[in-house]
Amino acid sequence: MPRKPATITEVAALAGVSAPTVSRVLNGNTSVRADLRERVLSAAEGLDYRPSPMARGLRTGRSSTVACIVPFVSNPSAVDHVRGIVEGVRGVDTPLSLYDVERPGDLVAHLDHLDRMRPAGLIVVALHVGSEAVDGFAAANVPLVLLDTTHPGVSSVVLDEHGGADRAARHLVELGHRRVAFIGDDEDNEFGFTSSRERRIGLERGLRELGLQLDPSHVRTGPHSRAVAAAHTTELLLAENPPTAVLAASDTQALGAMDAIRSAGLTVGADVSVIGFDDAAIAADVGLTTIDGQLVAAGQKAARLLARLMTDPASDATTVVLDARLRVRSSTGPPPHDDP
Amino acid sequence: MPRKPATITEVAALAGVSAPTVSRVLNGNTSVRADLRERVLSAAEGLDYRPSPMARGLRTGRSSTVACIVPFVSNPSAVDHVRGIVEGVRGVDTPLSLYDVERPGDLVAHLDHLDRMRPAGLIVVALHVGSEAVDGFAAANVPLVLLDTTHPGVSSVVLDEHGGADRAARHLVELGHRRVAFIGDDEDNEFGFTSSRERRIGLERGLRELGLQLDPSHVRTGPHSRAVAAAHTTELLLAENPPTAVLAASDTQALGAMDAIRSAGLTVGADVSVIGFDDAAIAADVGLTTIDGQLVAAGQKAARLLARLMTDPASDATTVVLDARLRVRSSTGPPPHDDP
DNA sequence: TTGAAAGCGTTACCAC
DNA sequence: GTGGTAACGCTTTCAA
Repeated sequence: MPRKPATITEVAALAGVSAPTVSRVLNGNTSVRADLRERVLSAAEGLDYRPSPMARGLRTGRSSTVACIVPFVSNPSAVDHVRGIVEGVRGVDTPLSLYDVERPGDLVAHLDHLDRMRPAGLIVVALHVGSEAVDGFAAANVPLVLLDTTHPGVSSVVLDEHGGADRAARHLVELGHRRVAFIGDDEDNEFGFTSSRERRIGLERGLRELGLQLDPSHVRTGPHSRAVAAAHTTELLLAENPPTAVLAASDTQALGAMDAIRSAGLTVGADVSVIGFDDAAIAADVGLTTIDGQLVAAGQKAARLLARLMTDPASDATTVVLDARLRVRSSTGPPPHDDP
Repeated sequence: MPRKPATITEVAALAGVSAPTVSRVLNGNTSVRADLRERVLSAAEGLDYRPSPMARGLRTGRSSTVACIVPFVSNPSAVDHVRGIVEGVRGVDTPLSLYDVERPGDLVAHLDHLDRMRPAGLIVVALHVGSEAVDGFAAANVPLVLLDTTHPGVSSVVLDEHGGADRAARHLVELGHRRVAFIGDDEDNEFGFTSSRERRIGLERGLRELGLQLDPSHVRTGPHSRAVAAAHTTELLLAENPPTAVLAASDTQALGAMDAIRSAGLTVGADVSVIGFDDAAIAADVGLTTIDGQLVAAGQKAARLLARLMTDPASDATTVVLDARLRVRSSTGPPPHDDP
């Protein structure tokens, strides 16, 4: 026989006190006489009272959940980010709620919603957050942390993308590769994702420092998907001067590249080397050489930054840059016909 | 210069009408004179007005997001469930918010919170939801759909666990296996997860129908993790009468079993066969024979059931049982020493 | 068709 | 230390 949830007034009545007193007891701000406190507590207990988040939120102007906006939450990299965030946020007792973004419109919808909800804290992953939104959250004193994206004056955790891509370039060149291709995402996308571009630039710079250059015809970008990456790889393999190695902007795309190489009857790591990016869970299982995106650590770090901001709103914006290390596995090896 | 968000009163003032009129225009219930409607719309536009979800929620007693409670959201099976839910919920314009559960306390916290929030709809994945909670949501007219868990009178989407495990048994026995082990989760856990138990029972029944039986010493349960599953497998392999095949309660655990087999210097699929459960994304990539848990389809189906319940609250509770098909890959083969 | 008034459940601000 | 009272922003009566 489910009864209507009790209100603070009912608790007050049962305890023989006023509503504000109940509020004080439950929120523990000011001191209340011991016997009253006791009466309130048992009344609340007896009525199974739980405050209405909406009424409280309306009154205080803030809601008590931490929100996290994350694009394509089912993608391997997002999964690891979320894993880290979930772990890192465990310290604060506030519940976490996740908002997925699959279409550009989703972002603005969530931003609007959260702007009005004034969450206890907000983490935005990978998406470009405009100045109006940032200013709005700042004005509302909503602690904000960006993960894999940045904004002036806002705390963020990012990866050293250039360094990572540079290490990939160095690894391949040391193995003897001279023709390295890049497969990534469309560089101007509606979400404002920038990592693929940064990784390409990092590769380009890395190769240049080693006296090589990234042949423009060896750069393929498109929608982020394994199948698309496979198609691009197939094209590259059939072209005039096929690459002997591929750097993909993500492990997902690297898997596509591996699919294509095998379909072409070639051997990954022997005929064509592949390097991924992220070191998602699957990479180790399929022997994919990759750049460790420190996804879980980044998520944790972001959550901890947020926790600090929540505890001490005065603490100023911090940007953490995480190192991107190379994880060598079997998908890379010397190129064929390596005549010195 | 971020300004405080506009209230309905301010919009009303600017439009030269009363607040209720603004409300009527924006919610489109009743009819409003065309010129007033126009004035209201442009005032709202000009002030960048967006209603406060809290005030609205407090007044109407419902919030306008769909909620989903999912345990261990970073686990492969949860990821695929979420993928399906996200896809299936796209039809309703309501935003989705995800609540992760990592500790038993998280569930009750979220349930409490959502009970007071009265979301537009709620999906609970895999967790046991008590009668009080179910009754509470029913009393509050919150549409509820359960995924991979059930409750009398509540719509749910479940997998034919027994059928799936039976197919696994049949496949192994047909290959010639006689000693099949099972590696699963603790069967009484604080979350109320039941799938591992059902899968074990299904295996047991399947073997019995084929004239075999599941040796109790070949059943190992423990915390859900790859490493634990690996340790169990190692033990099984070193025991008196080692199994020639292992059914794992999940792909994650199957991967652990494969790790252990390789560590023992044996070959997966030749010396020892392994079948997983779920057909998570990774299974195909590592050649794991598994039972397709239809994770994405189940998520979609659950979301669509919820959408129906939201549109037509009168529609009655439905239980959808999904088929669990065998996906044969390279991790299963005939047992060694198969002397007929 | 429109507005005035009330109230959702809570907390902040005063008095006492 | 405690209790009125008001107010958060909105929608829902109810009259006009």
